[in-house]
Order: sequence, then C-alpha cells, then structure tokens
Amino acid sequence: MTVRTRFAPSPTGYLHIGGVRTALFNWLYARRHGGQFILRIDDTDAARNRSEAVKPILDGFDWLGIDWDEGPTKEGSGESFGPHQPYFQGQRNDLYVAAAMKLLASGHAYPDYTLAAEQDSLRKAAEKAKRPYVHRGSNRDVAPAENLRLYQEKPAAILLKVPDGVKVTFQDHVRGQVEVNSDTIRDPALLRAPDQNGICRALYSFATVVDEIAFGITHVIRAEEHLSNTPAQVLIFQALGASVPEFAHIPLVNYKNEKMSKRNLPPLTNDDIAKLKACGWTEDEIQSRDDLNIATVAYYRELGYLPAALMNYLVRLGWSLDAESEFIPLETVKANFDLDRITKASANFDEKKLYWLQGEYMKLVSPEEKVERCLPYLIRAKFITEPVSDSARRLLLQIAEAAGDRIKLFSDMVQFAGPLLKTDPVYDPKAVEKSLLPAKELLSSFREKLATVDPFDVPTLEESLKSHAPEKSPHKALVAATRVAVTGVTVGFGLYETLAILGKPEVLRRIELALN
RNA sequence: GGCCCUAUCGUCUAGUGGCCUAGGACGUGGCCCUCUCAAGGCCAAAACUCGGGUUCAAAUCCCGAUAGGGUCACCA
Repeated sequence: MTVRTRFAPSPTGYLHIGGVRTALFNWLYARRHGGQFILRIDDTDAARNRSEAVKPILDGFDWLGIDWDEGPTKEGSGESFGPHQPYFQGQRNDLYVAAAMKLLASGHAYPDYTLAAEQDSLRKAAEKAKRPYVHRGSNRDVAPAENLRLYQEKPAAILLKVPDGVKVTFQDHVRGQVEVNSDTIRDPALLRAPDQNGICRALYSFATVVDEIAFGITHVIRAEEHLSNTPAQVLIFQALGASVPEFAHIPLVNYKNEKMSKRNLPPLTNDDIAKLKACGWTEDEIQSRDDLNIATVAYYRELGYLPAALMNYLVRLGWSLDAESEFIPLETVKANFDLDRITKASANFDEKKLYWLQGEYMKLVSPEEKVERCLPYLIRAKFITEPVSDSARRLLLQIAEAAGDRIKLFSDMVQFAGPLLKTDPVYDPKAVEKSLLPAKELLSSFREKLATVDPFDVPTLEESLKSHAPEKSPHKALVAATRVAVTGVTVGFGLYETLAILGKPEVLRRIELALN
C-alpha cells in the first residue's frame, strides 16, 4: 500500500509557520516512502472570496518547494487536479450528505431535534450537578427507518450515535496508544440543520473523515490540537465501514510557551520596519500587510530568507536526525525523515536560531546568485532601475564579494550597496562628529596622497593608508574617518574594498564633499 | 471545571536501566583575530520539576503530586 498523506488548510489568506511544519512532515513522510502528498482546502465554512484566500497559501508552498501530487491547481483559480476531484470541501458537500444518509440508514446516526434552549438548560443542569455534559440528541434511540422518514419530513442536524460504554482506542505514531471511554464523547454533529437555502452542510470533523476515506489517506499527520476529536473521528471511520488510517499528532509550535496565534505574537520590530523601509516600503504598505509577522511565510519571504533555511529550521523543531545535526540539507531529511523521531512535547519557536540557520545557508550561495536575488530589493529601494545593466551587475558582484557573509538576508544588500550606489553619501551626524571631525586634517592630507595612488586596488590602498597614519597613533582613526567620509556611516565591509569599488575619482570627490 | 496530552541548560534537542561527573546546537558572557560590522578560532556559565517506589544500578520503568499546554460549537 502506498503512503498517502495530506495537508488541509482552511483558506485564511496567509500561510502560517505552524501549518507549514505540519505540511512539511506530511510531505516528507510521503516523499520518504515514495507516496503521494495531497492538498485539500477545508472551506466547509463559507463560500466567501475563496480563491483570493487560497492563493497566498499555494504561493507559499510553491516558494518553499513543497509540491503536491493532487489538490488545487497552482493558480488558485478554484480548480483541482488529481483522480479524486474536487479537492475543495466546499465543492464536495453532496458526498458528505450521501455519507450521512448512509449512516442514518444503518442506524449509526440520527437526526437531533433538541432545541438549542433545551440543550442549554441540560448543559447548565449538568454543570450545576458537577457532572460533565455529554450531549446525546433527541432521536438517538429511534429506529433507523423511522429516523430516516422523520428526517425526510423535517431535516435537522445529524449526529453520530456514539456507542455506550466502550473503549475507543487508536495507535498514534507520536503518542503511542491512546484510549478514551466512549461515555465521555458527545455525539458529534455530522451535518448541520438546513440553512436558508435548504442545504445541510457538513461539519469539518465529518467532512475530513469522508475525505480521508475518499482520497485513500493512509497517514493522518496533524497538529496535536486535533488529538481530542480523534476518538470521535475513529468512530466515524468505523461507522462508515472504513479502515482507520494511522495517526501522528505532532506537538504544537509555541511562542513563549503558548500556541502561536495572532494574539500572542510580537508586532514587527523597529528593526524589521527599518529594514522594510530601507527596501522602499512605505509606512502605509507596511501597516496594510497584516500577514507580515514572525508566524507567516510571507514575512520571511519579504525579508529575503532562503526557503531552505526555513525548511531546515521547521523540520528541526520537534524532530531530530541524530544527536548533533542542526544543519540538515533537505535531501538528507527526505531520505531519513521518520515519525518515530518526532518529539512529544510542544516546541517554542526561536527566531534567533532560524536567523543563524539562514546565515549558514547563505554561506552556500554564490555572489552571482546573491546579486540576482537581491535585485528585486534594490529595484524596490530605487537604487537601480530595470533593465539592470551589465555594469550595474558587475558593480553589485564586487559589492557582494566584498560584503561576503555580512549579507544574511537578501534584503541586506540594500544596506551594503546603498551607500555606494547613492550619488552622495548621506552623512550620519553622530558618525561625522565622532570619527570625521577629529581627523579632518589627517583626512585632508590623505586625500592628496590618494590622488597619487596607483594602482587603485586593495593592497596598494592598504599600504598607502597604513603608511600615512601618524607614527604614534594607529591607523584606526584614519580608517574610520575615511569610511565616514566616503560612505556616511561607520559600519560596512572592508574599507579598502569600498575605496577600490568606488574608484579613485569618486573617492576623491566624496572626501572633498565631506571635508566641506 | 470535564476529558486528553506533555515535562532534560533561557531556547531547540540527544538520551529507550549501567557507556551520564548528562552530549550537541542557538542564544548569552569572556578572550583571540581585526579598520567598523559580520565571519572565524578558543574558553566559560547553564538542565534531568518534586516526592515515593521497582532495581545491585534510574534522566531513562511504575505511582502520585505539581506545573504547563490542548480541547470541550449545527468553527476549522
């Protein structure tokens, strides 16, 4: 039997990091075992702007390189591909209704005519008596044929008839054997009572089971929050006469020890905002993107993270290859991923470690590729214009080489190339005061010397600057002054590289500018 | 509150009864390198939640307590 896994996002308009990890585990498990990974859109809720809310999710997966064998088509048009179309639950309601009717006929389910108010008072009474309230509907013990007849006459919500006093058991690859007494499981609703249009829509929990069966899902790998409704689902599988798939409930991704949710996430840091602004974003643009926070894929994409780094980080969050591997290439993960090595406890998301991994992956990127992938940021920041000329590319390549490991995110190029690409440096007053003013005369004489330096390359420049520094004081002060004069700021990659890249006339011009 | 899950450095983790004076990594601190910033090198601090068992031996098995989390919809 070939492995078939699935990920079933609901269309929220953005791809959440926690969801990605769940999807990743499913994907990896399928790939490892030569099976299929299926994407299904859980939109039983509303028909509202579906494709708009699905697209960012599909784009996110596409960017990460997580491909699906069946599911919605990439363009997010609402179309599906694969043998069990459609893959949108919103388009599959007939199937769910049919399955519910089958259960009604077989006596595994029944219509519930309990009034909301009635149910409320039952619940309150139970609470008062300090008894747990486990809902059992009105027609639970009515004969199937009679229920069927009644339902046709007057449709209502359909509930599963949970058997009394049995142990519901299932094996979980992460949790081991899980066992629950059926008396603690309320009769779950399968279908809603008809809406204004007379349509009885399925509930998520039921639609999921029907789809797992229809799609031939062999392994349900999902977040731990679904663990508590799994026993009810197991019962549905059995009532439908289907075999129960294998389960793996993976620990949640936490942030500061709580489930990563919109509520407990930090806002964009000033650093993030500064970075985005440097890349040409306006305040309004930043504010309007509520999908930008540390829990979304879009955030990392916009900042210029590598998909590989994010994937590596996410797979290591709750899974380990061995005792010491942290940097694990995707190919290695694909060949070794295993449900047995998933941790049981939930894990905190640590953006610092992700950042470190990003740096590690960035070291593997050639300067040429860095230039290529930094281009969109530079264009957006208006440092270069399209089409990008060969001379601009050559210049950027020099900068990328000189900046080296300092470029951690693709957006960082803006910071390193900006000062050289601008017509005139933007002088930071503090830097000027601290480094430039005290060494003005020294700088002035050094400028004269620079005019005679030939060739204008790194070794010659270094030799020339060092020999120009006064005997008693080290050359640091002169380096600092020159750096500020030429770039306007105190930090950057090597000064000699900076000078060489700018070229003699431009360097002389900029120092002249700074001195006046 | 009911039901369920979990528990090793600040964080991610290794650990499946003796290789554990508990290993690795991020982060943190110090030193080195150095024109700033990165990168790199070296070093350091830092954990088995608690209490009972079982056993010659327990981070590891059992029980209990405690703490944290999830879930309790005609939401997904």
